[in-house]
Amino acid sequence: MMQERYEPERIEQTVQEYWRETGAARAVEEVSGAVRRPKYYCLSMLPYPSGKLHMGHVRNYTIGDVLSRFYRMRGCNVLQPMGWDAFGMPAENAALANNVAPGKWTYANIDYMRGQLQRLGFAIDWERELATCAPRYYRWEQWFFTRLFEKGLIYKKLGTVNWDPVDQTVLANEQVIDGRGWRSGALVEKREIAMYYMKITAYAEELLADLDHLPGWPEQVKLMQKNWIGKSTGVRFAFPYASEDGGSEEDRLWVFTTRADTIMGVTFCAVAAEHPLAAKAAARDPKVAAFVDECKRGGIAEADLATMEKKGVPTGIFVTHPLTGEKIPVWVGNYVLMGYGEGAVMAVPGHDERDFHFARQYGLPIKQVIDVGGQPFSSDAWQEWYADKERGVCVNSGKYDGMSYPAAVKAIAADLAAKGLGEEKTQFRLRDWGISRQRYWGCPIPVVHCEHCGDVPVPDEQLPVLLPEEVEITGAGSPLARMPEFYETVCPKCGKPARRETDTMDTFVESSWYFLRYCCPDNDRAMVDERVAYWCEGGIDQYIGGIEHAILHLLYARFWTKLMRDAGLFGATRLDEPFANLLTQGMVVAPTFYREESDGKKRWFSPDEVDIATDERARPIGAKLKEDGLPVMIGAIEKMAKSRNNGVDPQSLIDRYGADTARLFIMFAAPPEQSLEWSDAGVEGASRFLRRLWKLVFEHVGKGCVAPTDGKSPLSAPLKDFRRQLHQAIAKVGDDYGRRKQFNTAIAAVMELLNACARLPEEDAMTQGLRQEALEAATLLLYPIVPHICHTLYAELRPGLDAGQQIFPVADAAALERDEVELVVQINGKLRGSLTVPVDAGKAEIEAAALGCEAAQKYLNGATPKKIVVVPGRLVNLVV
RNA sequence: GCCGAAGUGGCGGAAUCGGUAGACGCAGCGGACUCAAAAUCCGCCGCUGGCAACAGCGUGAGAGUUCGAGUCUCUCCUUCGGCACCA
Repeated sequence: MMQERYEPERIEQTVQEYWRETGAARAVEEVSGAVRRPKYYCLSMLPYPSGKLHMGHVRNYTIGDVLSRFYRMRGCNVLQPMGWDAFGMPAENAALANNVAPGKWTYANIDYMRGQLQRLGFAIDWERELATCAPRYYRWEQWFFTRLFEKGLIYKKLGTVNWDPVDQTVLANEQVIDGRGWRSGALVEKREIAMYYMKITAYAEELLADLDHLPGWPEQVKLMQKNWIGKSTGVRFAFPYASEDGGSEEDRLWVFTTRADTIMGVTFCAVAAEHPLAAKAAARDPKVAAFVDECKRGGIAEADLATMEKKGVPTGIFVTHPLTGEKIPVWVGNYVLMGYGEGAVMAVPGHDERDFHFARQYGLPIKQVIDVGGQPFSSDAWQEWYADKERGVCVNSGKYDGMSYPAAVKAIAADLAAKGLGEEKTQFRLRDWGISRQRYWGCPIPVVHCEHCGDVPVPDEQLPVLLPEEVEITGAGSPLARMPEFYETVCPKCGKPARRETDTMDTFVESSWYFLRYCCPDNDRAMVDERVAYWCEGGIDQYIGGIEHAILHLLYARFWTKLMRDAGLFGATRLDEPFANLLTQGMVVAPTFYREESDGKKRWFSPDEVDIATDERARPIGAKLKEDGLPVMIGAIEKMAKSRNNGVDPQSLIDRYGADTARLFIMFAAPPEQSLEWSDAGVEGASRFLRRLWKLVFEHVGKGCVAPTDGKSPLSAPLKDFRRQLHQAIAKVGDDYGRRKQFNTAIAAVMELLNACARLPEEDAMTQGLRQEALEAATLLLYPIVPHICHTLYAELRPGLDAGQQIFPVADAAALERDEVELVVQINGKLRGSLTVPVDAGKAEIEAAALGCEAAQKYLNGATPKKIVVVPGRLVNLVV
């Protein structure tokens, strides 16, 4: 006997137990046998175990679960794994704040969050779970590091970091607030230290080219990656200058430019503060030294550097223009980046906006060498056309006068090459990936520094280099560097005492290959095995994660996959790209509320501490704090974050309404790529819909068992209409899940269907059968989104059957057929009426019907239309 | 600053290939049921004018292409994401 009330807690527990007992989510490779289903590897970005799930996680993993369950019903062998991106800074921060070991804190968070994921009913194969902080995982990362190190794909060089002079520690960009260390408040400085780099630039060309082979990726993401890699062709050339000791012109200042056609307009050069020429000038000019010092102040974040006021000082050094022989002054500029190109640039104030403003600020000459149609050039104000390389033609450029951009670049590059002072070159914006971190809670870099043998990679048999889990975190410097028991070792080569590397790896390294390890998490003899070939053949079928990862994580993961391919780790399988299809989900946002405190700081209130007042039409007009009844300011709608106190804990939602309501709300509120605004009322609506669905099935089942309609017996006109609507919904939902990945419209289609189902007038046997067909279909259509309730309801409709084992409904083509169609009638593009014509009516027939219809009579006043536009199945437009 | 998106009723959103703007849901209003409330059910619900029939306007702003533009093109505004040590 079916329960009348929908009790989510009870049924969700029962259904989850059933799934556990039957191993419903286990994924097993189907390598042999007569029936081999297509595999479907559905991957969600693994969470950082920060404490508890947030709404963004719930959204991410619900999307993954919907697709997993849908493709399962479409006959696929589905793998949906889960793991933990367990290394990272927050664990060290928690250690500082609460005096708990980062490892202990992390494992406790994992246990809690795993329980939350299970409560949400995700069909995850937990036997494949992995945590990146486990030696079983990171040993293979260390192993691969040593291989890349030996190949020269990992190398050591100086890199710039944020340095907190008080805490004597390196800071992440996030820990630098308004140029000061977050804990000490000290002004942050740049500091150069030795770091390990991965040669991602060696793969720049392939990373760029392969974007064209990713049709399943959003164009937007591919474009961002393309721009990030930033391939440009230009000319690398040198300005010769007299070396300190001789006076013979043997030293050269190398620069790169994409605008070699403007080379005759160079009036100065600028070098980065870290450039050797700057150091040379600083040694003898205190003004330059002071400026170089000033450039050291502040952090390394590019956004800050790019918005900084452009400043510079002359070095007193002059170089020689390679073509004109003119003396060109060299400046130090705070806007020149040492890490990009040559760390030096030629400056053409006449035709580069940044150089223009710099030249005006410091009274440097501005020279016109490009002309567009004889427009007046003035050094007083910048105009867009000065930098126009499409229409620009060389002037005041001697032999290059009259040449267009490509011709001038070719000619100038040839002249420079003839003098041995330059050549055409492809340049990438992409820089090599610095992976050293001066932090404790990360994967140790497997290198030993020996006085005699240099940097020696740790041999295989000594791996993993275990990260000690009992440490003291002080917030100053790296804990490992204070632990002799960790760093004191012997050289693997010569056996003499040596020092172990105490830096750990960037956590992006762990997340660059975890998706391959899910295929074989239990293999302790190899990084990956042949099971990767099974699950990753043709790429991972679907990857789902936040849009904020569109560049870095996805680029690193693509790079790492290519590295593993080139190391021969995939055997005969060719895996060039890890992710065949990518879905980038939007963020979960909520309104913010605050008050300005007396010290000018904002105090943020959580949405549930606030009452919102509305006018008579429900428009919000103000907000008051519940506690004191006094007004609070309504802030922007922002990403849920602790700093804004606007987060809504998914756990309270699950506790109150159950997993299905949480899943339904989050999938219904917005399409996956868009940001999703939190709404308590929307949750209430989702819950109401599930109660309605339950009631509909309860009332239907209560009338006794019936067989569903077969589509063969004739139906009355209204029933035929309803059956058409049913099969239209079936077609739409399948298309929405599979092709469009628009779950909100799929849900809306089922809602419409159930509204119509509840309104079916008659209660005869024919209606009963049709309702049986509709309810069976509806529960299967909704099963991927709200599996617990649909599992339960389907078992009532078809006793003994498991909804999750059913084939996803397929629309009956015969039910979709119709014999009449309604067309819209427009006069001059304005909607004026409608008419009904046979579905197979020809153009002439439609035109005649349109001219004769009521709307035409009324608006044409007997006039003859100039033109009639007929769009079959849509509309007729009469133009007068 | 650079790169990438987004902007549609009171709100979340729909309109899939240039063809009926506002599906579906929320909120609101009116009614039924109830001693009452909750829940549930029925109806209304873009803006302006009008008793109404109806008319005009309407997809961030401005221009353009088209028989026809939320959708395409250009310019601008606002908001959001990323910027290499947050993950």
